[in-house]
This record gives sequence, C-alpha cells and structure tokens, in this order.
Amino acid sequence: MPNNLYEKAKELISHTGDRTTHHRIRTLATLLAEQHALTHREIEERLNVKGQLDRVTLYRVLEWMSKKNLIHKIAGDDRVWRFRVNTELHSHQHAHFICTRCTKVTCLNDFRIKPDPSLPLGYLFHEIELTVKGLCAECA
Amino acid sequence: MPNNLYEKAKELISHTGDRTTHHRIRTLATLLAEQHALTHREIEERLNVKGQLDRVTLYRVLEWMSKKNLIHKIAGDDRVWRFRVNTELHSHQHAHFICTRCTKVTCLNDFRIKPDPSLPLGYLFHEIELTVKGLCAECA
DNA sequence: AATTAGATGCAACTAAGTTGCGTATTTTTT
DNA sequence: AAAAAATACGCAACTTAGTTGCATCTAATT
Repeated sequence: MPNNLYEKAKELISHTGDRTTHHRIRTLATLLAEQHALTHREIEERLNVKGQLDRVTLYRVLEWMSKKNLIHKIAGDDRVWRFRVNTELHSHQHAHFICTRCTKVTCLNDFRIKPDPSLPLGYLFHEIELTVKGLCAECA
Repeated sequence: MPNNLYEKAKELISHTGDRTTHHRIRTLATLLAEQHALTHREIEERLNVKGQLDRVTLYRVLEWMSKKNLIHKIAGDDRVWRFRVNTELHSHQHAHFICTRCTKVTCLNDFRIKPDPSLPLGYLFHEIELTVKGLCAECA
C-alpha cells in the first residue's frame, strides 16, 4: 500500500474533527487501496500482515467511519457486511453487484437510480440501495 | 389463519412434485397470510402458538421453499433474513422497503425496475434487488 | 508536563444460521 | 396392505459475525 494513501487517509480522517488514530488511518488506507468492497475479515487479514489490531477495534473503527460518511456498508447474501470507501463517485446512490459464486462485491458506478421513489402514504424516504446479482467475469 | 390458506398452501406445495408435509404447508400458509416479509423468528413464533416445530426444520423448510420459488428472501440491515411468499405480483423483480426504525419490510409492488442492467464485460446478470430505506408510516 | 475525553484490547456474550446423525414419516414398490 | 426406499424431522452441538462491559492506554488540550 503506497505511502500517499496513508497520507490521504490521514487527511480525510482529520477533516472529521475526531481523533486521527493509527488504526483509523491504516484501515481507511486499506479501503482506499481496494477496487471493491471488503468484509471485516478481509480487512483484518490485510491489516494484520504487519502490526496487530483487535477484532473489536476494527468493528468500532468501521462503525465510526460509516457514521462519518467516510465509508459505506453493503449487506451481502451471506449476512456479512462489506465496506467500501466513499469517494465522490462511490458515495450515496449507486448500485452494487454481488457475484453469487465468489460473493465478491463490485460497485456499478455507471448505474443510474431514480433518485426519488414514490412510496406509500406517510412513508419517509431516506436512501435507496440497488443490488444486482449474478456471476462476475471470473466466475461466469 | 383461515382454512382456505391452508388448502392453497397445500396445493402450491403439491405442485412442486416434492412431499407435501404438514410443516411445509403450515409454514407456507403462515407466509400467505402476511402482508410483509417475516423473519425466521417471527414465523417460528406464529407457528408455535399451536403445535411444535423445530428451529432447524423451519430453516430447512424455508430453504427448500426458496429453492422451489415459492418464497423469496430479503437481506435486511440487521443481517437477518426475511421471507415473503411469491405471488405473481411479488415474485422476481420488485422493490422492498425497510423501515430503519422498526426494521419491518414491505414490498413495493408499483415500483418498476429496469429489467436489463448493463454490466461490465463478462459479467452475467441473474437478478436485481432494490431496497428503499426510510421510515414507515407508523415510525415517521 | 498534567489533564481528560475518547480509543483500544481483552474476555465473555449474543444470536442467526449450519451440520451430523439417529428416528420418524411419506411415497413407492411388491 | 405390507415392506422397502427415499426423504423429512428433531435434537444436540457447532460456527461465525457482530456486540457489550470494563480496565487500560493515548491523542489532543490546558
């Protein structure tokens, strides 16, 4: 993982106003380096190659980053959360693709979603999540 | 639960060609009676008012019914599966609404989804799932 | 350098969902 | 109608993602 990602992560975290800890920076840098969404376990594996980090701490770091809108999480078919960094492109309303064989998650950026769905009377819209299921190029 | 639901469930199950057991019929009848998706636990509670049914058996019944396309399952934000019967209206491509406060799931039937999404090269489309999050009428 | 609010690590816990296996029930065959 | 084959059921034990409580440590503030 290149050093500039570490610096970028550091800057993004300091902008939140909260503490810029080593764990937060390393975790965000890891997600910045990835092209697809990672599970808690995958992040843990990448981080623990060098230097330790407690499972629980990672859960809390990820939770904090979600709350701060640095990342977003995706519910997969295997009831495991996957996390992806929020860039301008990846934030908010876009679609996810889940491969039903290898369970890898990719973001489909050039996928337009109707922003304002019509809901039953009294319902309040908050966000929309579109998941496409199928086989990825490797598994097809 | 009215008797005709039991009969309807029985007929649907016999059409699969597999065994029409009491548990399968009761489970499907329970889902037929509901207007929204139920969790495994909610189904269990309804079924165990009278007569017992093992947790594991229910999991297997639900899995079997999914495979037979009698029902479909929905991934919620609380990593709990929810199950909904497939009628002509409810099958395949439609949207779900999840209330982020009470976590109840409703099907949005008058919600059109573009049937054929454009995917990256080599990817194979299987199904599309659209989830709208927000507050339901009771929680708003 | 001392303070303090918040982050971390550890151990124990919760809960959804799964697996293995012996027993019971359907369905088929005779 | 009884026996045989195939499948479903129930129980116990297990797996694993995610959570909670609490003592300790550390980044920002004074």
